[in-house]
Amino acid sequence: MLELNEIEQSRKNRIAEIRAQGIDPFGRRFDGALPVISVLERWEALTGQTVRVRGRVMAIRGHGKACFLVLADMSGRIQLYVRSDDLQEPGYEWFRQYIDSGDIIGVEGSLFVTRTGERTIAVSKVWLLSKAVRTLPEKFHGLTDVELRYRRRYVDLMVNTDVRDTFVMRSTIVSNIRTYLTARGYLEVETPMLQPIAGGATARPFVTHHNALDEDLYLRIAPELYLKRLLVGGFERVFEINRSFRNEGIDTVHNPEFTMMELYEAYSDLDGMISLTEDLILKLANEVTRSPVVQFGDQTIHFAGPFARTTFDHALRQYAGLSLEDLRDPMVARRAIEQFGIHMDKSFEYANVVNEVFDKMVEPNFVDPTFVHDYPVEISPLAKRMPDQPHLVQRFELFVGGMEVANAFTELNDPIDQEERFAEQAAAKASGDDESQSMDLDYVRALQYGMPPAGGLGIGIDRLVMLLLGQESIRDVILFPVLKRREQQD
RNA sequence: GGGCCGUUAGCUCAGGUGGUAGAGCAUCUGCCUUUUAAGCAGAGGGUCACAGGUCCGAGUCCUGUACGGCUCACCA
Repeated sequence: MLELNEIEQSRKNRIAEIRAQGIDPFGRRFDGALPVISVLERWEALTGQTVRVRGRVMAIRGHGKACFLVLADMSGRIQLYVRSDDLQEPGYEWFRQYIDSGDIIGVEGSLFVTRTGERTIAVSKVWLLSKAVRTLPEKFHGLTDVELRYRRRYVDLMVNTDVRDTFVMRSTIVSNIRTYLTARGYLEVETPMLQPIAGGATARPFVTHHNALDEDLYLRIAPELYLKRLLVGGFERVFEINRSFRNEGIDTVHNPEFTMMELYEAYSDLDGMISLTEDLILKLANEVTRSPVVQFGDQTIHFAGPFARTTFDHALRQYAGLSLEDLRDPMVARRAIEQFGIHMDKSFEYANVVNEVFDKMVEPNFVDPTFVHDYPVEISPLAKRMPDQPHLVQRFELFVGGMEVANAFTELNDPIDQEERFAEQAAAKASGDDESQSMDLDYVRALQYGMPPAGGLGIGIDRLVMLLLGQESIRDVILFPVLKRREQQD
């Protein structure tokens, strides 16, 4: 049972009074209302007519036998003027007695402009649509406590319009990505979230148990291997925008569940993925958010084409002073790890060393969008080798604001090579590297049936939204970020 | 997991060196029929995150715990 304070208890009592009068304090449907924004936009045309709006009472300013309210709906806010002379139903006394800020009401009235020039609805009828027991946060400072904002996002959204704008914009971005891909012939599909083998990425999965099957299942860490099975099946362009789950740390760029867009295009390759990625992101920055220059903390990001390009080896030489070849020497590798202050608790495998050095020394340098391509095969078990340099693969990652936001490759469609790569991963896993990928024999079997040459791309939607909107924490672009449960649920 | 910081009324915040809790908004009462962070007068509202400890006395000092933020580590 939630505890109520004095104010909340008295409101609860008034709800009982309202009910005793035969009025439902939690209302019913309300028809004929216009969104606030369209009342404001069609002001001249609507002046002289009776209009209806509905929404939440955000403020009441009493003025003797009249009062001003601020009414908010999803589209905006408008001022209401309730005058005892003009209010037909209910009576003004009832209205003042039983309507509080925070309540959801419907009103009918006519438009006028106050002396101070504010467009206002003079209200003649009011319907109580839902009574609030709890009070709104302070009207000036709003809700600023970060923990409360995340735990009670519904309150955050009510009072912090910039927060709401962020999530509206996120929705717009996602919907534009969907439209963009659909228009280009990509089929949106849904693949398993519950997987017997969590593949397609290197990460620790969440484990769950299916009772009827009496089998453990994993929440997916990536949809990749299933989407590529669809290429085998004959779907030539597919994409999925959905959640993946990784059982790892939480910080400003990691939430345990996050949204990925992955797409696969048969008969394309890495170059196709580069132009697609660049075109898509530039369109979003220029046409959707309309902010190609974004302030991201103390970094200024310029979304302008063409994005910078460099190779993995070149970037490594530039920022770490070492080449991929240099790091093959265990002595050099150890010295580098020490010199760069990298804490290795994984094995000194080449793949791990390369990853660590790149993450620590190279990645943070890429503020403006930068494609890094030509990755070492050891850290890319699902990408196709470069024909002339078999120790490298046709893969890029896109870095923006020091974060990885996209990862793409020419897909490995050679089942023999794929099986060997899985075997190497499985060996690393057996020797203690619990983040290596698992052998997925059915995926190998799928490749044995023949998968067309293809390009594949994954974009971290949360991070992309962060960058496009200048939000520094992933929690500020996820409506309900994962938080630790509190003992008392208030 | 480590370090630093935070947690006081529904919300936003004050509370030097320890002396028993304050403001604004919100709420309630009265006044006020074009205000807008409306205004004026008054009132109520607190397990100072939780548990120990030191002390005659703890919101304040100490220890631990919980939750959160930043950061490092882990990790894409």
